[in-house]
Amino acid sequence: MTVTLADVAARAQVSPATVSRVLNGNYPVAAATRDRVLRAVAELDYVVNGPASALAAATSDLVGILVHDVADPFFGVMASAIQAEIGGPGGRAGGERLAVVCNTGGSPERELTYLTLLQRQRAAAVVLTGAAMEDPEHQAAVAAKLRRLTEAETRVVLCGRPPVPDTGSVALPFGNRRGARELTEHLLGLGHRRIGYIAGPAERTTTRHRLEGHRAALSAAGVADDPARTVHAAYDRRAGHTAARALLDADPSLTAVVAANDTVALGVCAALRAAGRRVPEDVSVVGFDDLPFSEDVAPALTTVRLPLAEAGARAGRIAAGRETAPEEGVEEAAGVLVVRGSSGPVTTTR
Amino acid sequence: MTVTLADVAARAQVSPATVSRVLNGNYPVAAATRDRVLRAVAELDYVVNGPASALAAATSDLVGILVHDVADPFFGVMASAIQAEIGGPGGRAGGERLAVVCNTGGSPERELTYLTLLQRQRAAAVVLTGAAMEDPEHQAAVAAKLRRLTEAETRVVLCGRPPVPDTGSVALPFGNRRGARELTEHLLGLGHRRIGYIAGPAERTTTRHRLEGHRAALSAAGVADDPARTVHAAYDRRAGHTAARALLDADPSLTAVVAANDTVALGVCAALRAAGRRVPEDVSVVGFDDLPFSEDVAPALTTVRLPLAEAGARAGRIAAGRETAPEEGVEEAAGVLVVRGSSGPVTTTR
DNA sequence: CTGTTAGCGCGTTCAC
DNA sequence: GTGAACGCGCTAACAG
Repeated sequence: MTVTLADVAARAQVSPATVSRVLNGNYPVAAATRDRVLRAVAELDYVVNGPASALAAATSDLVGILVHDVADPFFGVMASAIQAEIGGPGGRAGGERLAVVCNTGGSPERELTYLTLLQRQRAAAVVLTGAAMEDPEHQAAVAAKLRRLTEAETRVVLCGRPPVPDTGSVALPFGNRRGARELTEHLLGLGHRRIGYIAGPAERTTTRHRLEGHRAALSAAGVADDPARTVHAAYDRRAGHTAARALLDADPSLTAVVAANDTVALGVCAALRAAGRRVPEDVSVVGFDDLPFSEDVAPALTTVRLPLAEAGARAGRIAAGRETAPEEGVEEAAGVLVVRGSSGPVTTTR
Repeated sequence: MTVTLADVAARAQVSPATVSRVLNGNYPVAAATRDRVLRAVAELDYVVNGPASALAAATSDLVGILVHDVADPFFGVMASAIQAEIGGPGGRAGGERLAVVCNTGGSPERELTYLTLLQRQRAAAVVLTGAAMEDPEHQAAVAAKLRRLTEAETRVVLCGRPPVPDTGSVALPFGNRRGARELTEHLLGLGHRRIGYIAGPAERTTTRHRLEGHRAALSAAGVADDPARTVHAAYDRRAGHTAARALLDADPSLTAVVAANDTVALGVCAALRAAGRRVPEDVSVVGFDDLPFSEDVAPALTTVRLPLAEAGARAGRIAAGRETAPEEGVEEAAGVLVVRGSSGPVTTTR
């Protein structure tokens, strides 16, 4: 049988309550007693029973971090930063917290399932990252879940995700609209007028916001926005490949392509090269996010750097209760345009 | 107050026991009663109390996946595959399992901490991914933990990680030695003799195995292994950058560089370009792992493809108890050499 | 500072 | 097929 707190108490010749107190460090205990208890714990190799402890205390040390895709560095970088701030001492009993990443795969159902699972575990906090799905029904369901969670004292933080009003959650969204606008303005400034746009998956807030920024830039510059120049694609290299091909087949005169993110941009570059077009001489390509590899590829990607790690760290601290939430519960994190080799002036040779 | 099973029972006019039976579906219940209970559950928006349930049943639906670095696609791809097989129906009560990724940051202490945390939660299974640390003391501590876990009925699977004998764990290691050997043989076949080697972090099994494979290839070909041509670096782009510079400063006549993995290889390529060397004309560069971006970068990386997703999926199924473990508890997954543009024949121009 | 006494919410015998 | 009763292992008052 596994050893219980009572076993430790017996061995240390104290009451179970005292053992609990030593372990949780919440009440004063005589140094000598403490030593005796700790020795017994070590000797018996005792490990607290989490469920029992959580049941009695009506709260657990579990913190969930929801991401759309763990395999995507965009989420990996955020998750890592969040987790780094949450893990470590500081749990309920001054002990360790269990910060844990849940991969929804971009599925609304799995997102809700994970939320329920975390609610079931009486999680201490939940951090949701990345775009929200735009399906109204799903949004309502998520909002209801979040409300229920905050009502049960679970802290809810939205990192890189738009606020969900009236849920008691804190939001640290990214400035996607503005970043996207600057990106397209950069291309316009280089003389580009026929610009293809590869948007992310439909029905995602991030996709819409970036697209809105792009269009705002075009219309401000008086450039017509040909709908045929916008296609949607998943956030992966293969989708970027396919989309770039489709875009160029439809309009071979494009001089620039804006990709949903850096991963897609990389696929676009590869597709372009395969089609015999040089980047940036023939076609400029820009991405979004500024992932680690974006600086090293050739040509290095022009993109918008999002403060993934910084926002993650802040979200982590708020979730851990170590930092106070912003006023109004919302604080936008801006992206900054990073110009590198993948974008260049339009070449006048036609 | 949050609604409990008793509340549901009251509303459905049945005993708590019946509600429990309906929820867990383990005992026969009259269809009419079941409906009544389910309706009450829906009406009250009842969510099971995980800790209470885990306490009573002495086991939970939690499955932990340990990775060194969530921000690294190497782990992301594996974690995603593992999680996909574990999540979904099939938990203790036919319900959902909570598959969860834990980021150790490559720290031995955090690895042990997470193991303890999962043990404390009475996790149903634990999957450890990636290299093991070679510090004997830490290895012993991990082995002890794993033994304790399996004794407590927690399934333990090692994915892309060497076996730990006598712990009741199942291992699906990667063929790092053989893959590394083939990679270096490929370079030797192209005429390279002065080959730099950027190994991964010291004290990691993967680092050692790949290095051994490299050296085996060199010695089989009768090529002296100059120790000055091997340096260690972390698994990130910046480290690759720095290491490449150091290597070339020490010996500018190198015609090829083997990198610890693709991420590092990318950093090496960037450093080479920055130093005015062309890849592969002046210097060939090869990586390891075949991450998603490796195919799209220019030049595309010659590397060893590891079956990250396949091994992860198998590990996930074993952890979920849906597939039987291999005989002997060990099953190696081989890597395959993928030759692309970043490696080429030695140019005789000196 | 420490022991005693009650539950926390649920799963599970055992009867009916 | 269903209910009653007990206990999982721990924390939280309450005494002392």
